[in-house]
Amino acid sequence: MILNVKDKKAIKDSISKVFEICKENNIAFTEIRKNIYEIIIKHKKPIKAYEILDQFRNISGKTSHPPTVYRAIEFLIDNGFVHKLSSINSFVGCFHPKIHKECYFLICKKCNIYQECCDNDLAKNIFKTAKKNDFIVSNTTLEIEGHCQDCVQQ
Amino acid sequence: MILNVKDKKAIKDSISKVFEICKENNIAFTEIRKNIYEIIIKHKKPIKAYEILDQFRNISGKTSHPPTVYRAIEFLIDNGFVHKLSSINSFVGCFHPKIHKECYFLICKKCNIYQECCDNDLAKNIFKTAKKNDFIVSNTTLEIEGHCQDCVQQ
DNA sequence: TATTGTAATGTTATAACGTAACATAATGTT
DNA sequence: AACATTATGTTACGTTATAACATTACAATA
Repeated sequence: MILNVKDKKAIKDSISKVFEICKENNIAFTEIRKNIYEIIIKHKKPIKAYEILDQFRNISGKTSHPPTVYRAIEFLIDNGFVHKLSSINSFVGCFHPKIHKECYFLICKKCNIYQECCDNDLAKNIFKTAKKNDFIVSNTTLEIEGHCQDCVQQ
Repeated sequence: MILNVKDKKAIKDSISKVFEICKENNIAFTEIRKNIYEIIIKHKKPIKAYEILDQFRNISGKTSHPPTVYRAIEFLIDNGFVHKLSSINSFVGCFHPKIHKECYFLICKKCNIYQECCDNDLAKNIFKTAKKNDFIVSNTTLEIEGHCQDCVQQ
């Protein structure tokens, strides 16, 4: 199992990794995309599209509009650099871009901090069941909400 | 593993089961809630809130508003009669109300038909990993998008 | 049976999330 | 240079969901 907490090193590593991947594969990692990727990956918590927009406006000094952000997000998700957490309409940076697709998330309802996990058994399990139903998987959403270590409540 | 196809019998059984549960537990299964539950459970595919609203207006003859639908949905989800599929902003009836909480969904991107599955191994796996991270699970979202048997594409 | 508390519903308005469609600019290719 | 392609700007609107407050229904009990 791979599990990641969002420390400075992990963030720096993710950013370098993404640069590298884009260079190697001739992927256009434009200023906008780079800015938006960094906003997402540096945020300790899942971030919402309109929060990204606010931050991006501050950084760029421009009066940008929602499509700018949603386009960048689409690009980042398609390339495996960012994930969407559908259950909370938010976005998170990926800690191991291009390594895998099936990961899942522990999301704390109180402090909103999340963890990204990969578990081969779980992935296998999902594919096994899909196969049993003659179902071809294109993408999975696995989000676990609850309370983290620091926020456990009665 | 439990897997359900949405045939008439399964639908009828779910409705009776819900009636029974509400009676036994003194849960107020009002006209509105009953109507909205039936709209959801009878629909072959995941249904959206505003589609429910349209159908409800037709049935009731009233000019109802979104909160009516969202309140009923909230009630139905809280009681385990309905699930939300966050990845597609839609709702589905539960085929085994009160039996479990952890189920997952295979959703066909082409025909939109879905299957609700329960898998103990998978549930265990999820809880195991959560525990490993000192995480207390309150609810899980597991949605698998792809193509069903009848819609497999190149 | 009046009163009072609670749960459910009605209603208005708006917040939050996301995209279609078309114009313009930047970049790469021949 | 001419052209195609990709990326971005801009306007407008579609979709999803909720806050806030008013009203009604109903059950409990004085």
